[in-house]
Amino acid sequence: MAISERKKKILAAVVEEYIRTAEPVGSKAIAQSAGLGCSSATIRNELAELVNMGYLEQPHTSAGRVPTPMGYRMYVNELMQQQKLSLEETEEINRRLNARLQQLDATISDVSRLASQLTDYPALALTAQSAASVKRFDLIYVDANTFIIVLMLSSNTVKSKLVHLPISVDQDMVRRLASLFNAGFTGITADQVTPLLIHSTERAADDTMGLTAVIAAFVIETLTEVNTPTAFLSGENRLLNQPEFRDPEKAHKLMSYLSGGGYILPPSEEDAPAGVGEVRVLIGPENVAEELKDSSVVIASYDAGDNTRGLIGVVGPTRMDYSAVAAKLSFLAAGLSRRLGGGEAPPEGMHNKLIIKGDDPNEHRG
Amino acid sequence: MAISERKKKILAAVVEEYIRTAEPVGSKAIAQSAGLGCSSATIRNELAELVNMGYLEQPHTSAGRVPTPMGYRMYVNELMQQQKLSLEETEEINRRLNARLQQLDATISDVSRLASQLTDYPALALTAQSAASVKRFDLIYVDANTFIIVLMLSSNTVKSKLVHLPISVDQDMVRRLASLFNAGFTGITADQVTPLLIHSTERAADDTMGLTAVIAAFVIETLTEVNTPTAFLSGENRLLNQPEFRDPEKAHKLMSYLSGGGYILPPSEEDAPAGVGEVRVLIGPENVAEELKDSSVVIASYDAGDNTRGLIGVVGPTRMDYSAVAAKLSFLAAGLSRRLGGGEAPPEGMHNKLIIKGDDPNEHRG
DNA sequence: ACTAGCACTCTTAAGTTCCGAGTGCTAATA
DNA sequence: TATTAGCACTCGGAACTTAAGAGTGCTAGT
Repeated sequence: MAISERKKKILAAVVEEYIRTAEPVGSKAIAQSAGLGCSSATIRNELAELVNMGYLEQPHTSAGRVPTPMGYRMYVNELMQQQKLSLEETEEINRRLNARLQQLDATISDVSRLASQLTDYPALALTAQSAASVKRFDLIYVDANTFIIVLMLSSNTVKSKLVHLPISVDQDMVRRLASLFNAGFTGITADQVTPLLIHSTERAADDTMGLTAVIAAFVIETLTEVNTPTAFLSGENRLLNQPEFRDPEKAHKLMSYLSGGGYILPPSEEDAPAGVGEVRVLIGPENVAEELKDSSVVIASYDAGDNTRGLIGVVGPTRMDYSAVAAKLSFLAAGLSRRLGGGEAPPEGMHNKLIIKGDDPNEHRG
Repeated sequence: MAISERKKKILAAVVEEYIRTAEPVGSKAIAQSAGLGCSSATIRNELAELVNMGYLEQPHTSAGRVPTPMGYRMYVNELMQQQKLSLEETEEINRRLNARLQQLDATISDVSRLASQLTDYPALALTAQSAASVKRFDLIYVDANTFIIVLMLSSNTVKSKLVHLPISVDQDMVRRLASLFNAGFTGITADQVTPLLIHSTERAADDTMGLTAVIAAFVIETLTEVNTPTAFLSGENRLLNQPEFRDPEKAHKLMSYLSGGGYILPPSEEDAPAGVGEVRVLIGPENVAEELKDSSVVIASYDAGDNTRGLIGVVGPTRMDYSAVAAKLSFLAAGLSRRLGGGEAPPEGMHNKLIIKGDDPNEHRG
């Protein structure tokens, strides 16, 4: 059965009212709120049909209606008003994003905090899975027992480490090692740093003190760390604001899932939002993780430069303010991309068209 | 009135039983558990007196007894058994501490995670307030538009940054700037980097492109960041394991206090534990922050090198397993000190004497 | 000084009653 | 034919009642 215009309006009203109050919505309330001039009895008939069609359900026989995941999906895909941020909000976001950008990690953890504050839900920020390699080596001789390793990576970041040794090194050895590493260790991945490579470098440098091993270890460590995606979680406690997490058991389960590396946000790799500013919504059972089956997740992706994408996600009850959250995440992701990425993102302050991808509501039919 | 030996035993039994069960403790339970050969009636008399003395209280007339803050204080100061960690526990801690130590921040956030996991309470780790300065400057020329700033700090860490410019710099200028910065910018604090100093350096280097300003900005930023104490919070959700936080309101209040920078752990500056391995316990109302008035806090300090001290703290209900938490934090702080600090800490695996400082229990008399 | 016994208290769990929001249906209306 | 008014009915939750049991304080006996 096709869904009539009026049914759509009613469905939207139910979803929005339920999002606002967290209480089942009755026919009377809708008759008053939504500006369609008909009485509660008419609404009742329509509601009954919406229940039949699977968009709504009743907690018990004589209660109001509550949206099903399919109802939310319909709302998100077709009914939802695209929300614009206020000037204050956009300014706040830009200000916070500008604050510090020198280390990627600190920025990303700030972004998750920001996302959580903006939406009042717990938020997760993931760094991109990348394949950076070392672009350039430098060793700085400090004194007989000390030198500094400086790695410039292909992602255009720098990592450095101070090495303190119980033995003496001479300046010449340090210089020799630097050029050997520049020759042999640039442009390769962590697992290409084989014992064989280390050994041959060691011999070439005439290094009997194990310096080569120390440096190589740092290379492996750095590359591994930089290329491993990391998740930052913020505002888990905000979950407790939501009446659906009144039960400490439930709250605790979700919270510990999230903080225990529950960075399982991307549902299936290909499903993640592709373009910058694109937002993806996963409603209740659409999530793969068991722990998220009755929560919803909104994800935006950002351009982290170097052709890699990171993710920002927000977790909340299925009764989530999808419209507001989607708008905020999209804006945030765009702003972040502009600062980190290649600059193909739309200009500052601009509202890019919000693309929301989702499943076909009918697939929930069963 | 002096407290008799038997009363002490009974008090200890009440506290321990209450810590275990979170239920008011009855006379019968004590008669059985504690190995003192007397009947429940006798215990009842003793309990009544302990209530009079202020060590215990009854939630209502016909319920068991619960320790007051003063009771806990007495327990912590005099009654508590010093707990030793198992071999597995010490090994686990050492293993985790060894895992990565290259960046201080990552370590400290790991430590807070570790502390939380070990104790099953939320944990907070604070970096030390320090006064590090730049010890040595290096500028690495990469190409005409790019160079790397490398700062070696007095705290024996290295910070680096890649600078990309729209204009060309020549290798000679970079070399000149490096030596000028080494001469003028080492050993000073962030606020000694005055516009005057920058300006004179700029002229001396014959720098018309603003490179000096860029480098100076990085110096200020780095020094400020390194010297500002930061707090890392982990495991807030573990609060929900505790029956006293069954009420979401209460849990939420404390959690948002903690995550909102509630790094107000050190009660009054001088009160913080002084020596490494020393542990301080703050029970309920002994805390200054309103939000902590009915929670307890255990704090240990670690030696962060360079004559500075950081803190590790754990927050939980007043019914906290003080003995276990104190032992774990003390060990953790010692291990961390050994790795970061000057090495005056006791050797690996050793249980250093656990010094627990606290208020005089009598001051709660009122 | 300690203990056994007992009446008493008070909380919590379980059962009961009651109210009202919201429904579905039917009959009347435009 | 679509809408509306009216009405009996359902069912969950709040308020109240009751019953059980844990733990006490006190008294009298060892």
